[in-house]
This record gives sequence, C-alpha cells and structure tokens, in this order.
Amino acid sequence: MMLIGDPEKRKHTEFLVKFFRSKNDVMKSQDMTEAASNVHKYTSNRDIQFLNREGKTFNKTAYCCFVDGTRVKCSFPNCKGYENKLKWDRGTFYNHMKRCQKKEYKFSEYNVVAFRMNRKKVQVMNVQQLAEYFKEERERQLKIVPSMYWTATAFHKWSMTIPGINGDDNFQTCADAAEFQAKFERTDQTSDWKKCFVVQDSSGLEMLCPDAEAILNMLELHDGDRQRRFIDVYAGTFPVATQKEFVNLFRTPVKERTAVFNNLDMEVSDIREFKDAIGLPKFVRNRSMVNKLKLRNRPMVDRYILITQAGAFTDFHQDFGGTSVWFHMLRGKKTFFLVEPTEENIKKFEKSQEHATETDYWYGDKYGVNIRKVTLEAGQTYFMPGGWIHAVYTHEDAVVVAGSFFDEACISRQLRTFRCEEKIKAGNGNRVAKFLPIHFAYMEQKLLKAVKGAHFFICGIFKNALVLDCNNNGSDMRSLPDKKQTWIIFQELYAFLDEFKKTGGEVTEETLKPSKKALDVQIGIQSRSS
DNA sequence: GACACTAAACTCTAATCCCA
DNA sequence: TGGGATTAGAGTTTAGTGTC
Repeated sequence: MMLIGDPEKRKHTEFLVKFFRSKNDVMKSQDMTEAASNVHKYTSNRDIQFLNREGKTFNKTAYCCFVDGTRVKCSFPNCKGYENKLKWDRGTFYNHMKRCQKKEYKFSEYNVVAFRMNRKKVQVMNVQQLAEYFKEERERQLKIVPSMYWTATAFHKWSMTIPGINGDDNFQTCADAAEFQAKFERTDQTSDWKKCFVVQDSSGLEMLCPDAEAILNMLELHDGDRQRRFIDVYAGTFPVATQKEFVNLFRTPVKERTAVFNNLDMEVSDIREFKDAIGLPKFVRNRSMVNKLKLRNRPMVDRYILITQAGAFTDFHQDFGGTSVWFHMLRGKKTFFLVEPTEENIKKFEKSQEHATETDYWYGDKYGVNIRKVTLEAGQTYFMPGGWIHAVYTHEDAVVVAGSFFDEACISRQLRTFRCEEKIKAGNGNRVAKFLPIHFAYMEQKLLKAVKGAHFFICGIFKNALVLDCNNNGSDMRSLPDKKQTWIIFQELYAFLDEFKKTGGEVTEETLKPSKKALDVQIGIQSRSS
C-alpha cells in the first residue's frame, strides 16, 4: 500500500519535517522525552498552531509521533504512549490520540511527523519513512537474541513448542520441604546430585526471608547509594545506577516504561542487614562446600537479589563456575528453559557461544537439544544442581532471593563448567571468584585426608606422619564402597588443579605435592592389587 | 461489569482500469 | 467515451481481550 503518495498533500508533510529539522534544540535533544518537550515549544496546545521566529502563530495540522523504546507516544503532554510493535498502524495511532486528547480528528497521515533516536541523534521522518524504519528494524531485530521484536514474536512462538517437566525424571516437583528431602534421598542425589527440584510450599525449608516489598525497601535503605550495573534487556546495554535508583526504575508502572530492565547479580552477602535478614535454606547450609572449609577469604556469593521487569529474557547460560543454586520467588512469575548438562549438550552450547546473540545460531532451536520448561510463581523455591544450561523468561515483575553454592556432589560439573568458561573466554566479571582456591582447599582438607586414611587404615599403628611409609599395605579405594566415589573425585580434582596451577597463588606445583604423593601411592596400591 | 486497549473490519470516496 | 468494476486511501467502528 502506497503511503502519502499525493504530491500536493505531500508538500504539507515535507514542510513539517523540514520545520522540525531546522530547530536545533529539537535536533539536539538527548532522548524522546526531551525531544517531545522541545517540539512543544513550537506548537501551541489549542489545535495545532506553529510559532514562527517572531513568535507569531500560523496554522498547520501536525500529529507528532515519538518512537520511544518500547512505547510510541503522541504529542499530548504527559502522554504515556502505547506498546511499540515496530509497526505503523494508522488506526491505532488515531485511536490513541483521540483517547489522549479526548476529541475527534480529521486524521490524515500527511499530517504525521515522527521522531526517534538514531545513534543518540534525533531523526525526523514522515509516515512512509517511519513505516520503512519499522520494517527494517523488525528484520534487524529478528536476528538478535533477545531483542524486543524477537522476544515478542519468535521467542513466544518457540516457547509454546517446549514441553513442561511432567513425566521427565530429571525434574521433581515436591509439595513441601519434607517431600523434597525424602525425594532427594530416595532418588540417590546425596552423593551425585543431578535432578532439579521445585518446592511448592517453602515454609519448611528453614530459611529466613523478608517479603518482596521489604526487600525493595531494604535496598533503598541499606547501601542505597551503592552503584549497581544492570541490564537494559532489549538494548543489550549495561547502564549503572545506585540501588535506590534501580528500585525506583523497577517500580515504574508498566505503561510508563520505555525499556525493560533486569538485574542478575545484586550480591548482598556483604551487607550486614541483608545477612541478618536472609537465612539460607537448611539444605544449602548443610551442603555448601565453602561452609565446610577453612578459607582465608570466604567468597560472597551465597545471597543475592534478582529484580526483573516483565518481558525480560535471559539467554541460555550456565551459572558461573557451575555453582548450584537455590532460587526463592517472592513476587512475580518466571519460566526456566532447561537443558541437562550432558557432555554432548555442553559441547553444543560451547559451539553456540561462538555466535552469541545471533538467532541463526541460537542454542534454543538450532542444536537439537532436549529442552524442558518449568514455570515458577511466588512462594515456590527451586533447587538446581551445578552445570544445568538454562534460559529464563520473566512474565511478571519479579523479586527473587537466590544464592549460589558449590556442592561436593556436583564437582565434576563444576570443573566442566570452568573449562567451558575458559573455552568461551568468559570475562572476569562473569566468573566465580576463588574457584581454584576453593576446589584446592576441598581436595586438601577433605579428600586428601580420606585418601591418606585409606593408606593409614591398614597400617593403623603408624602416626599420620608415617602413613606414606605404608604404601605397600594400603587398601585399594576402588574396592571400598564408601571410598570409591572419593577416589574418583580426588583423581579428577587433582588432574584439574594440576592443569590450571600457576606459579604463585594458592594452587602451585609446590602446594600440590602432598596430593600428588597420595595419588601416586594409591595408584601403586591399585597396580599391585589388580 | 465497566473500562481500556488493540487489531481488524467496515464504510465511503476518489482514482484508475477495462471493455463495449 | 462512458459506465461498471476494481483498487487505493482515508476515516471510523466494532469485536475481542485483558484489567481493575
């Protein structure tokens, strides 16, 4: 359909576009709010009258259309706009203006002049150019994960094709904490945790947690001026704001938003008030590797707040360092899209990351992996073992209290995730601090003792210092049911740390020597016993 | 149930095409 | 050349859906 094709009427449109292009203050506006305000300086409120240089009025009909992020706004003061669907629709704009200005119009597209920000500069367009821009932008965004248009169209269509977790043994839904505990043990997760658990009623998990509103108030009150990086989801940028400012942004009514914001790493472990107010679930307290170790600098990753606006999509990823997570929904609704971290799936994930954000290589539909989805609502808690590859969509504004922890039943996957991060070259900001020292401490303080113990057991008359002298008489850990798993992990951990050791720091050739010696002793025993 | 919002359908007019 | 059919464009209404 040809838009504004009449040469005579088009002269009017061209006048409007030229008029605004000639106004420096309009053209130098920093954003659409400022542009709209500057445009107003040249039009009076009563009908559309323009002011010339001398301040005299003259009549021209103009309907100004401001394309502002996720909204399209008209020239009515304080217009909140309507949803930007990247499509010019005459009827929608006409109705919107009629509602805003509460009057009838003889509407013609020849009277529309559109404004948008293009690389921080104001662009003034007629309707035809606006329609062309929308078309090009739709095509461009369809190639980007997670752009606004891709999320609204391709993603939602794709999402409908993903099956839920019913009938999949990897996912267990539990009515309450007691059922969670029972299922966890019954499905043999204690020493090899692989399954995901959703707990519907979180009250028995023995955790302490304020409600969503209290969390938001606390963020404003305690350390409210701390700078936090967050994500402008559709723009793919990482603005910085104070905690207070971010909470304020989060509280913006949906109909006034021009962007969707997300915050994935508001770590609060180091803020005393949060540490006092948020108590980890008993399950996490009991299983956290870090809790069981003596460490010089304990990493602070076990309590963070996630604040996400509706519409945000976080693309497929593994949690940093292959940490396991607990995730308690205080407000809102989110859907997790989950992929089991098998070696094949991880390799495909690594491959997909070479083209991160390109829909042609999107992990969700180009690699043939088996994906399941689970939707979480307020009051539910989700426990996910380390390494699971997942994406998350937020349906409703969400406030979540969550935490990451290393779990000894997930060590293999933690190491695999570390390797994956090395391979895809994740930046330091996307890595768990102290990964190597924590795993070294675990090997040294927990596993090494057990391995040495296997040697000491047979030669029980010796003191610790003499254990290694009993090499020939130690037991083959492979044949002891309670030691077999320890031996497997010890070997794997040693090989890993040996691979990533450095000169200086905590994991070095020198600090690995006792483990190396114990490893050699056990291998010697095994070669003689087989 | 009232209201808001949106997409799509509908009506009307003018321009254009085509054929007798 | 004139008149009916078709198409494009402009303006308005309505049905469906969601929210409060």
